[in-house]
Amino acid sequence: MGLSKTEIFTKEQNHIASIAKVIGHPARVAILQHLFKMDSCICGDLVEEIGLAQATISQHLKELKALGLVKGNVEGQSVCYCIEKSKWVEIKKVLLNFLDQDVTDITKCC
Amino acid sequence: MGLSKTEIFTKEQNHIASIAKVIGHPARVAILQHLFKMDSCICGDLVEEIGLAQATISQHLKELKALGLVKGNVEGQSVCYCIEKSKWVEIKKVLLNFLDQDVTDITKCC
DNA sequence: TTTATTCATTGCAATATTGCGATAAATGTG
DNA sequence: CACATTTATCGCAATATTGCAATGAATAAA
Repeated sequence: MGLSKTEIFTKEQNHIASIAKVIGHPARVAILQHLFKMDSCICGDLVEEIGLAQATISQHLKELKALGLVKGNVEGQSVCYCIEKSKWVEIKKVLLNFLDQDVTDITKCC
Repeated sequence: MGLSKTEIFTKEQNHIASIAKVIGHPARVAILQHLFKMDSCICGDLVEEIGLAQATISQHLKELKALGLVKGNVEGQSVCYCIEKSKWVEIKKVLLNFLDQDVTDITKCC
């Protein structure tokens, strides 16, 4: 149906998935990498750097902002974006916790 | 257009995104968690455990297999699935490397 | 005030994803 | 062999995502 049945999963499963989903697009990965590299930058820089239309970059920034990962401050006629560090630490913790699972008893594996 | 312009991104960016995308669905998170918990299990268990139709679970397993994260061995009339440990370590490394970025100069942030 | 610049939003088209019923394929059982 | 069980695949419908041109809103500059 194209509709995730979020209600049948745990809050944790949905949380992990929603974080991964946002990172699951190369444009958003590129935006995050650029913001880290620059420590901060304006939207126009991202449009030039990444090579997608301004409307498209704005859309991706909106999703990053929705997750709280990125914040934007109006600076004159441009907008300065940067990583919301506390949120980054938080989502890092969630993903690390998920990734740190281990196959304990390999003999039971086929 | 609904089509990711993968060609304008680096191989690394596409790689990170493709991994995150697969994890970006609660059903696949649930499948991975269950496989870790059980060390191995058969598909029928997953259908019962997760509560989606068999065809749907099979579809999600296919994506996990496409990434190489999960392998399945035929065992009689059922199939035994488990985590491909080496691949898990590999994707963990890729994601950790991405997640370990840090905002260095917070004063430049707005 | 008029004009230019920058970013957000809207509306659209194209494609992708999710989910499932039906069915096929493979194996085990009687 | 016929039949049951288990999983994969196909085909479909519904929804989501991606991308962009056009337009709007806000500010700066002339």
